[in-house]
Amino acid sequence: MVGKERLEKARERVIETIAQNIHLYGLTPSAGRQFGTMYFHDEPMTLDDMTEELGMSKTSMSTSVRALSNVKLVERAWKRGVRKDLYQVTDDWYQSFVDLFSIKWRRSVSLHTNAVRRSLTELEELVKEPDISEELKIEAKADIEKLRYLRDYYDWLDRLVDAFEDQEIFNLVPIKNSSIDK
Amino acid sequence: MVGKERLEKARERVIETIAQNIHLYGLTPSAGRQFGTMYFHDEPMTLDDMTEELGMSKTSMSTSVRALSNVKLVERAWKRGVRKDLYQVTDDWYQSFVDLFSIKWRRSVSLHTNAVRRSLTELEELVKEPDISEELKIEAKADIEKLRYLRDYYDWLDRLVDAFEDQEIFNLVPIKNSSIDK
DNA sequence: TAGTTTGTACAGAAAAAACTGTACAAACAA
DNA sequence: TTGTTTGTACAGTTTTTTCTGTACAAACTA
Repeated sequence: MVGKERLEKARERVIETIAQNIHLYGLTPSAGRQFGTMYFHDEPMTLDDMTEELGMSKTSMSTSVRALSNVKLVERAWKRGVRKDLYQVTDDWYQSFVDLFSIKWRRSVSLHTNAVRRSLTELEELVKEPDISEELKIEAKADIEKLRYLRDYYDWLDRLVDAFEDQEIFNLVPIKNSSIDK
Repeated sequence: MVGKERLEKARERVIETIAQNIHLYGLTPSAGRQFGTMYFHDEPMTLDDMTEELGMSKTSMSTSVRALSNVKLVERAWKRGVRKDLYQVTDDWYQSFVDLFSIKWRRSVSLHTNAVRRSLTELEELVKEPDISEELKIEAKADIEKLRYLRDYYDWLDRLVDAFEDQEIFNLVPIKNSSIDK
């Protein structure tokens, strides 16, 4: 096998692994392949570059590059004299992980917290009323307990996201750089 | 609105929010609804209970309860005299989060690490060979740099999963219990 | 033993998601 | 101004996923 092919194969293996795992980021394998391709491409790429490289429609490239941008895996680049939009992979993967974590979970926490708060208020009202059956009251109280547990849980999750965003997580789990040894 | 309905509505709101967010766990909204329903159901449920409660086929209940078990959101229960399989929601949501995190990311890290290691070895072989073009050598060296970066990154991710599994994350972000105050 | 009950494999139907080609607006060039 | 180029909205097609009903094996009952 010639050298160029071996290089290509080494790249493809990693790109395909990214494609098969990017569902953890809520993205499709196609978007993952696009991301992987961009990672090994030294220069920022245009939508047309991607169309050519991946053999897919420009429309697809446009939509998935936006999906990648939304989770901050890809960013706009600029190069003088180039009129087309340019995109490149965000260079700090640790930060990308934190951003992803934050984007995904913060939203979820917010939605849950709202729902739980509203339901909790309603049930706390309910049990106060004098003319409800004893049976219902017991059930409502059990639910209130559960909702308080959820409230605490989502509060924890929120603080967890804080810890990621504030870079505190890197104190607990430091980044090591293996190339320092060389 | 009568009391029972108000209770029901308060539950439904939370269940639906869970359903809409459970994609973060790689599960479908249906599975999320099932999970939510089980959470507010005080007794462990059988597949037939779920079929009735959710108005879906027993086959669906069977497959999604397995999906929920796989990520440890649901576990088998036992009650004397009941022949049907019983399931209930795992009661420690913090642990569930940790388990999910671990299951999902550990697998991803392992796959990536393997791919990166193999490709790295191949490229390190490649650049050693004397009869390859200078151009190719430069490209391969650039890729090697990138792969080393990935190796470090996945090593960090692996240690991050360790920190979750070893409960160290709870030192950084402690669980608070709001009901203690009352 | 034979007769139920229970859970799931499997094939097909229904629903959802991904992808493409066309069309067009916005930005730029001349 | 008119003529290009570029990115994306949108409708329709293809592919994938989810859901259902049937069939059947394993476990239990009598």
